[in-house]
Amino acid sequence: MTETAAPLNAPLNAPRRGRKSALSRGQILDAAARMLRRQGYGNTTLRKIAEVAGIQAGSIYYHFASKDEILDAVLERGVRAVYEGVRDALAALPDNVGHLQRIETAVAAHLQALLSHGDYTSASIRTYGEVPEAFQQKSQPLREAYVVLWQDLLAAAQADGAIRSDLDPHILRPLLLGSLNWTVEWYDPAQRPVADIAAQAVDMLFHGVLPKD
Amino acid sequence: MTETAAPLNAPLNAPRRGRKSALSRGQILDAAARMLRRQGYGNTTLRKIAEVAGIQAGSIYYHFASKDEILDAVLERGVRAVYEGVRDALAALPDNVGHLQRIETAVAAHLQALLSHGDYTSASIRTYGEVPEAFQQKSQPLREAYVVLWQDLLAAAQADGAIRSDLDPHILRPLLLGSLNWTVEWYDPAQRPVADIAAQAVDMLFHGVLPKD
DNA sequence: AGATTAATCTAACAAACGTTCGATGGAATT
DNA sequence: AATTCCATCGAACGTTTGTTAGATTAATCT
Repeated sequence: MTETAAPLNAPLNAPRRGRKSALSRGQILDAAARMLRRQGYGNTTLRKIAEVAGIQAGSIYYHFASKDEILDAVLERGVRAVYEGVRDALAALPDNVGHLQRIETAVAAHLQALLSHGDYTSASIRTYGEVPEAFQQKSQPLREAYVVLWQDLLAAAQADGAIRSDLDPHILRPLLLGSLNWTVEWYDPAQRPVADIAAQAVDMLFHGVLPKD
Repeated sequence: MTETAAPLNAPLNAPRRGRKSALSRGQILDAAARMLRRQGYGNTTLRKIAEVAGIQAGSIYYHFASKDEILDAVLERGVRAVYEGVRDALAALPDNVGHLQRIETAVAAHLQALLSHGDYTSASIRTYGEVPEAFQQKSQPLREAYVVLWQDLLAAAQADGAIRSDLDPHILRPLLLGSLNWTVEWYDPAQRPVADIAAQAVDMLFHGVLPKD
């Protein structure tokens, strides 16, 4: 197969697209994220996405090559928002801050990203387990990096004696993150601010539910 | 419309069905639960269910009136298994047992039902949030009863001073149950027994992660 | 054994699915 | 003012979907 050679003087990586393209592309992604979050992977149809986005189903193919490309973009964007949110929150801390405050910051940032970052994060959390394997693999490097981030965070705290070292970190981490992730199933922003959930989660994580004796 | 009157001497509520019917019905439900757990609601098709169950798609309609009836049965059975598992475990305890041991028992029973009770519980946990509202309402009484069970458990413990009363139970409960529910996303029975997860979850819940001073 | 009922198969249906493509109007460029 | 390109529409395509119904086999009963 011979590929058609690009003109030598053509501008490289030129996004020769108008202003409206990015706008519609964003609306399509927003609609897909919303559908994906509420109805799951299999029930999110192109025609419903188009309807929510306010365009015709066929028009989507001007912006995306396939349905899978849309859902893939939504999923990756969701994972990235959580990962980068927590990473940046940690990076913004002063160098001399303790392990416990780093963990507290990470918990708060995770919840903040999850619950106040639109439908992308929720869609990603809720549907990752049910999409075809090819999808999962595409965003797996990001997910893996996020897992490592938490593993390092907890391992460093254990090594310094800031938290108990008799707890298996391979159980502790998913139990903690599971508790946070599940908030997408029940949290109602009209009831409480996200910070309240974060504060109590950290309190429980650190001190447990037994009364102080 | 005139309904065909049943013979007067016919046995009432007679399940005039052979032995094989219940067997196939069970296989269909098993297949549906497995599909539902792995691919979610929208991607679970009747033909795939039939294939897994080892029959033809059309034959399903001898046992069920519609696809929705199957999925509904799977979902309800999953919720019921968790609810009754925990309820019975608590009922089996001696009367004089303390609040903390009751909570410990409930956590262990919840995880046990979730992780070793086939695909029904996992399917129910994972897909409840993405099925149409009409579905959710059918199993809502059971879910509500389960929520009340935990609320009573925690409220009683707080009232007796067995656990801290400065924690909001409306945050504590979903955070705890979320931590447990999320295990369906990561738990691998080949790695550890369920009891290990339960033990560490209770340990964390009671004492927190800070070192004992 | 013959008759009756239980259970499954096969083949088809209409609707909805992801996707393609030529026509079409508006915006930007010349 | 004419032209070029961006963005969308509208209608169609081949599949797959849930569902139906008559034919067919397996099991049970008299």
